[in-house]
Order: sequence, then structure tokens, then C-alpha cells
Amino acid sequence: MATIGDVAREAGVSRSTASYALSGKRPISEEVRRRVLAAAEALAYTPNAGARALATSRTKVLGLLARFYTDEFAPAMMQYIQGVTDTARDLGYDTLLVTDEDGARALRRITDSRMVDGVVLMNIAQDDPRLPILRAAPQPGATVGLPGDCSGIDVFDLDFEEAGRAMVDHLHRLGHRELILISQPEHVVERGGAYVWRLRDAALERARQCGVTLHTVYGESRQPAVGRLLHTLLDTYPSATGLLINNEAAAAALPSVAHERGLRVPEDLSVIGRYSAEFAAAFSLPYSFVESAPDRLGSMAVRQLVRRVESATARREPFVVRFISPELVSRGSTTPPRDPRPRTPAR
Amino acid sequence: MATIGDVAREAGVSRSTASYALSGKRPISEEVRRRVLAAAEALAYTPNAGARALATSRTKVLGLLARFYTDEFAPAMMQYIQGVTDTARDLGYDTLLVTDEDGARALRRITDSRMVDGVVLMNIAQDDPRLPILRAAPQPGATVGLPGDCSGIDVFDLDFEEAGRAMVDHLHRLGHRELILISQPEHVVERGGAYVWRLRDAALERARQCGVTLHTVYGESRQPAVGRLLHTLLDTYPSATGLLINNEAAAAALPSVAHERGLRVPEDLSVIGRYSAEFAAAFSLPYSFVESAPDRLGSMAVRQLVRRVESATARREPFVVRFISPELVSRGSTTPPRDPRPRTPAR
DNA sequence: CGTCAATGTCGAACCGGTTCGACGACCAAG
DNA sequence: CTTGGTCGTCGAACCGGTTCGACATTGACG
Repeated sequence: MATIGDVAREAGVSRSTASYALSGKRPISEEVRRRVLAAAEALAYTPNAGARALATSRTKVLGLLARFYTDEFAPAMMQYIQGVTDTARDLGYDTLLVTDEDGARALRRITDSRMVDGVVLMNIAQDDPRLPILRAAPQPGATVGLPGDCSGIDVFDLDFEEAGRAMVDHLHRLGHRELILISQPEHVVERGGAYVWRLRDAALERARQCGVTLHTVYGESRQPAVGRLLHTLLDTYPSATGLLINNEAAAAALPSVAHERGLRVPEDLSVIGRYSAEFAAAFSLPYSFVESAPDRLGSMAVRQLVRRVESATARREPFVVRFISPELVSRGSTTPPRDPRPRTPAR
Repeated sequence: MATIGDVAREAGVSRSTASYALSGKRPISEEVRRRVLAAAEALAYTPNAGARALATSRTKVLGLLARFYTDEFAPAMMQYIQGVTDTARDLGYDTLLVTDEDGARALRRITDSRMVDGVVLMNIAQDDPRLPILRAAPQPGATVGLPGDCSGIDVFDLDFEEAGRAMVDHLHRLGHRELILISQPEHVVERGGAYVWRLRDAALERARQCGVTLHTVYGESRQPAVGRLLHTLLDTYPSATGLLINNEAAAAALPSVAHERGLRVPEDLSVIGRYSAEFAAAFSLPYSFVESAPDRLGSMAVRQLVRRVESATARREPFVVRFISPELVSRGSTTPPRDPRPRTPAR
């Protein structure tokens, strides 16, 4: 494999001149530049990543810490990952995917050894053990997901509170007065998945404000449990006219459950989900939904990270906590309830 | 950040002694070893990955080239990836996930720059443009998936031919004489996804041998197209008594299609799928299936790769093409056909 | 007691880049 | 004809590890 020394010799110049000719960091005569480029081309020269990393303290690699939990739907995860890898590549970075069970130790390993220039954390927990390590690390970090303590990192997430309110508002405006919210499984919450209760609590609060009854329940993540749960819910709250779904597996299971019950959407039940357009397409979900934009979030996190990596001034900017506003995509799965109760003014 | 020089000074020894004390590659007195380890501990010393890579020509990183095609089901992909990352970590390696559209160029980049010690290729095409590059690369490579030309690499795949035969045999033995096989979408084939026709052609051949009629058709990868297709198929071949599914999306869609038609499995239709147990669990698919073992395949590829990376003798061993035998997992979705035609001896 | 081998440590070189400071050549201005 | 600045190039040092060869010390053995 050709080194820069080989290129220099081939071009008849010194190693430093070859380096400058290739990087353009100092003026080099047209003639010499040509010779160096030709030599590099001829020898198929590619700089050694380790050597360059050693010399520049830059690896052009970003770490991506993610876990594939079976109770958080896999296809959704893929989209976050793709958002990160695609954007990283656009900006000239490769992605080190780390899925260790012990995320804190893995994070320490890749940051201490200087394998990466920055780190994106996913599957953020309310009290995430990786965050203290990330704050102490010399590399900048960003998260997709909102932790309890956002200091020292850039945070990107869907505005789940607003999503919860938007769902309730939408159905309230149509005249619904009794709704059901099905969330992620309880152990997602136990693991610290704050987005579950952020959406739920905001929805409850808004429901209270507008005099809407909102039944909330933890869901399941798998068939057939989640299908059974849907049946049970619909049996338990027969007067509920709207269903809010913050649980991909439940959304995916609903069509067949509705079919089994002879339940028409939206005539008998209005439905709003919270998932991505890509997910909706894969499962052909015919429901209006709040877009969760996983690819956009991953992309935003990487862009900010790279800004901080590449610019000393950007590195000193205050940390951001950025929420993307939930966009309600209408697919016609909501309508005024069949037998609307008289509109009572809120409160 | 502490370097090995800092550790050496703290321990009052030379850099080389510190290095040997930490690596154990030369005998070091107990006393000195203790001092060095204590110093390393006190300074939270972690070797710089770039420097180590430069000195040893080893990065302890494996490349994983994968693409997330929307027409090959995402959850299945995740399992391959997890098989790779988990096994790599067990063996002391990190994983560089590369999802570039131009896989050949990406592969050249990571191998030429010596970012990785070895490479696992996924989404293998019959005539895969990445393979010539991999063969020319100084690092060993393995694939999950069978390319047309296996020279110079280690290949791991499910025995799709045997899977096709096993499916046909199983139903033939039960007395079925007319079957339908639904494959992946046609553009998976156009992209060079050989596993599609490997399973199909072997199934056709075996069906011919035992006098079974086998209707084959390319599937769709998404709802609702795939659901419509299933309806059409069942309408078109009303006398078919068995359904073979080599298409995750079709398998996932079948329960609701069956429900819509009032079709009972296995009483009215025997069904065998080809997917992973994990996939079956996520979608609660009640069908017997041929296990595709994505995690095992990823794991095997990595193990072989690491063997070659770490041992000069292993590197000289002949390349392997290893198929894992399809295991038929029974879930009771097959039974003799309702109105069995008289058993005609094969041929 | 002298020789030899084993043991433990050190200095120096090397891996392959980048970058700083110096220097010669050239040209314009004083 | 100097002086000064710019341009283009080079040598050397450095990044942070690993590893080779040399050397001093020690103990065993003839």
C-alpha cells in the first residue's frame, strides 16, 4: 500500500510538500501540484486513517450508541439509524455502531480511546447512565431523545407534549368527549422512556382542561397480546369514540382487530396514531397520525454534532434542546362522533 | 488525556517497559508491573486507538456494509446487524456500519484507508460490484448471502434450495398436490437477490419430481398491495391447498387476509413461511416456518472473519461456503388437504 | 571462579501522516 | 544596489503507541 512517502518520491518532492499539495493548506506551484496528484493517482494512494487520526486528532468517525429493544418496534429504530448514517456520510463521517448492553462502558471505551470525534446517543432514559460519561468526554455529544438533565449536550426530540395535546385537541374540536390513549408497554417506562409519559401527561392535562375524559393504558409490544389488549379496551370503554395510539405495535395490530369486531374507522371510532410516514407506508396504516420524523431527528443530531466537531467557535456555543413540532398528517380516520354529545364549553 | 509516556513517568520506568508491562509481551518484574498498572489506573490511561492502529496495523474494527432497502423487510435486517455487532463485540471488535448507496466506493474507502481489519457484506447480489474490490483488499472479507462468484471470500447463507425442497416435500407428504409459492417482489430479483430464485427454482424442480403443481409468483413488499395480491392469488388458484411464503411482508399480511376471507388455516389452507423466529414472534405469525436464522448467519460470518484477521495460518486456509440447513419449525399450520386426492406415487 | 543463559529494563526506531519554522529564489519598491 | 516581502519547498519534530536489539544483573552450572 502506497504511503505519502511513496507519492513524494514518485513526484520528486519531499513528504511535506506532497502533503501540502494534497491538502492545499499551503501554496504549491501548479507544476508540483500536478506531479503530486498524478503520483497519488498512479499509486492509488489513500491516506492511512490511523496515522491521520494520530496526527490530526480527528478520526472522521462518529459513534452511534443504540440498543435494539424488542419492545420498541424494530423498523422505527432502523429509520433513526439511517438518518444518522446517511447524514454523517454526507458530511464526510463514518459511523461506529455500538449496541453493547453496557452502554456506559462502551461509551467510555470509544471516547477515551479517541476512536470517534463525537457521539450520538439513542434510546435515552430519563436518568441515563451514559450522560455523565458523555459530559466528561472530550468529544461533543448529542442525543435523540430527551433526558432528565440536558446539560452539556445537544438534545433533539419530538415534542411529545405537544403531540399529546394536538391529538386531544383534534378530537375535542370534532366533538369527542371520551377517548382512550394506548401507550408503550410499561417496561419501556420502567427503563426510563420519558417520551411515554410526556405524551400521556400532556394529553391528560389537556383533556382535563377541555372536559374530555381520557382513559390511559400501557400497551403491549407484540402480537397477539397487543391485539387482545385492543379488544379488551374497546369492550371496557364502549362509550369512548376516539383512540390515540402512542405504540407502533398497537397501531399495526389495529386494522385486523377493527376488522374482527366489525368496527369501522372513522364512523364508529376515530383514530390518531403517533409514528413515522415510513412506518405507516410499510404497514399501510390508514390512520391520521402525528409524524415522529425519526430520520429528521437523527439527521439534526448529526449536523449539530459535526458543527461542534469542526468549529471551535461552534463548540463554545450554548447547548441546545430542540423539539420538532408534531405535524398531524390527516388520513381521514377522524370524524365527529356518531352521536355527538352537546358541546359543553371547556371548564 | 494520559499517554503511555505519562504512565511510564508516573511509574518511574521507560515507555517501552510500560508498554510491555501492560501487554505482557515480555517478562516484567512483579514490582514494576504493579507500579505500571497502578499508574495506568490512577491516570485513567486508555491507549489511543489511532496510535495503536498505526503501530500494529490492527484497528479492532470490522466494517459492515449493509443497505436498508424498503422492499426487504426492515426488522429482518436488524437481526442480521445485531448478530454481527454482538458477536464482534464478544470478540473484541467494534463495528463500522456503512450504508452508502455506492457500496463499492465505500468499501474501497474503508479498506484502503485501513479503518477496518475485515469486512462483512450484506445484501449480496448475484453479480455484486463490491466483490472484486473485497478480493483485492488486504483485509479478509465475509458475506451473508451467496454471490455468483464465491472465490476469495467466506460465504454464509441459508440453504435456500433445501428450504424450497423442504417446504414442497412437507406438503407433498401430507398429500397436497397443488401449491402456491409467493416470493419477494420482482425488483429484489432484478437487484440480483439470488436467494429468491434459488428457493423458487429448487421448489419448482422438486414439485416437478413429485408431481405437484406449483404456481409461483413475485410478491409485493408493502401493504395494501401485498394483501390484494394474496386475495388475487387465492381467487386465481381456488384448488390450491397449500401456500409457501418466501416474503416477510406477505407472511405478515396473511392473517388479516385469511380473516377477511373466512379462510381457516390449516383446515382450508396449509401454510409454510420462511422467516426468523424473532420475526414470527413480533408479528405473532401462527404458521409453521423455515427458520432463516439471521443472527446466526451474522455471527458465523464475524467469527470466521476474526479467525482470519487474528491468525496468519487461518488466513491461508481455503475459503468456505457454508450453508446452514433450513430447520422447519412446526406451528401446526399444515395438515392433509381437506379432500385429499389419491396418493399417486411420485413420478 | 569463570562462563553462559535467563531475566528485566532501556533507548531508539518505526508506523504514516501533519505542521512548524527556516530558507532560497524571485520580484518590486526605495 | 540593497531591502523586504511573497512564494514554494524542505527538513525536522510530533502525534502515541509497539517492538527490536542491546545491555546489565543475577543465578546456575561446570
